[in-house]
Amino acid sequence: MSTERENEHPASRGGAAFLLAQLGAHAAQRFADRVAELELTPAQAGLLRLLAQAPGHSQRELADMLGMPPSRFVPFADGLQERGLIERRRKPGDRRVHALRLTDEGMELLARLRTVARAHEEDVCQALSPDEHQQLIGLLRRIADQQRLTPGVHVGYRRLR
Amino acid sequence: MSTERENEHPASRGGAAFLLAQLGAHAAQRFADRVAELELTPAQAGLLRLLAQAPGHSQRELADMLGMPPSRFVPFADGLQERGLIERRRKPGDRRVHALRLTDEGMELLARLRTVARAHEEDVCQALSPDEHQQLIGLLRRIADQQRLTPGVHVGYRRLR
DNA sequence: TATTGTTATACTCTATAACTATA
DNA sequence: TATAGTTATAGAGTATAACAATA
Repeated sequence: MSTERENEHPASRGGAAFLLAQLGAHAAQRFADRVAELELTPAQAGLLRLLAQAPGHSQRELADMLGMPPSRFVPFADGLQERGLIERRRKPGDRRVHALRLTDEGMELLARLRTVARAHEEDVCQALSPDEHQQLIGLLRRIADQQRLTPGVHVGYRRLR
Repeated sequence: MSTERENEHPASRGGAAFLLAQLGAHAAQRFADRVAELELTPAQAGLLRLLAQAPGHSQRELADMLGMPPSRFVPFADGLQERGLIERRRKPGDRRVHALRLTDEGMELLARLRTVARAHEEDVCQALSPDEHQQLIGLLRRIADQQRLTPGVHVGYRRLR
């Protein structure tokens, strides 16, 4: 074991915060590569997930959740609508709002997306045993809760490609 | 304990890969906020770190390490040079290359940067006990090694602000 | 001829703000 | 008057490729 080497520059690999940023960028890039095979960007995948979890929201609400301005949300949703994955419905009570929901085709793609996500998870965590994998998830969730991060949504969805 | 709630939507919080991406983006943003007080971007901080660790490299080599094209590296280094933090020296053997190194002022700023990084680490990991903190670092390093990530450098440095 | 550093330029991404329709 | 959705536009960020100096 090269313990001397490891202690040579204590900060050279960074602490947990640096490793999180480094691994986070790496995991996000690998995920982007994978969902590109479904002709989706990570942001589009995030919206599909969000619509499955919370259908019927207005575009403005969804834009807020994803951390993008409403003006950017419009062409973003356009792309998915043109592909028949989501649909806009006028809300009967207030005809200003367009409530968004998944189409059947969108739900089918979401199922394939979940398969991709499982493969991605296995790929990223292949260095760990099943026990360690669960241990890591536990630690990360504790941090995410304490840092008040919204479950299931992250800022990386702001970039569209 | 709301175990029912937790199992309601198994994928709603994401696995380790999602949490890594989410927390990574969060940690990177918090770090950006902190180093902004030193009037540095994360990419500039990364270059200072890199020059301390490996001085004397050519701009092209450094650009490769940071994952940016040489044409972008030029104005990037210009900013730090104008502030007197780094210096360009013609390499005697090959007058085409500009070897970069930290100035004394640059080394002083790097020291302050390390203080900021320590505070950042404590902030991000305050949910964990010291033992758990070390446990997390161990797990993350195992993943980083297996995924062949270069210690101390990450792709997020590509964006300059 | 090849390579380093640099500059020029075209292209993409992004946010702000103006506009419309409904309320 | 205020709000949802949309469109227009200007600004920043980015990469590709052309250029000058040195090898």
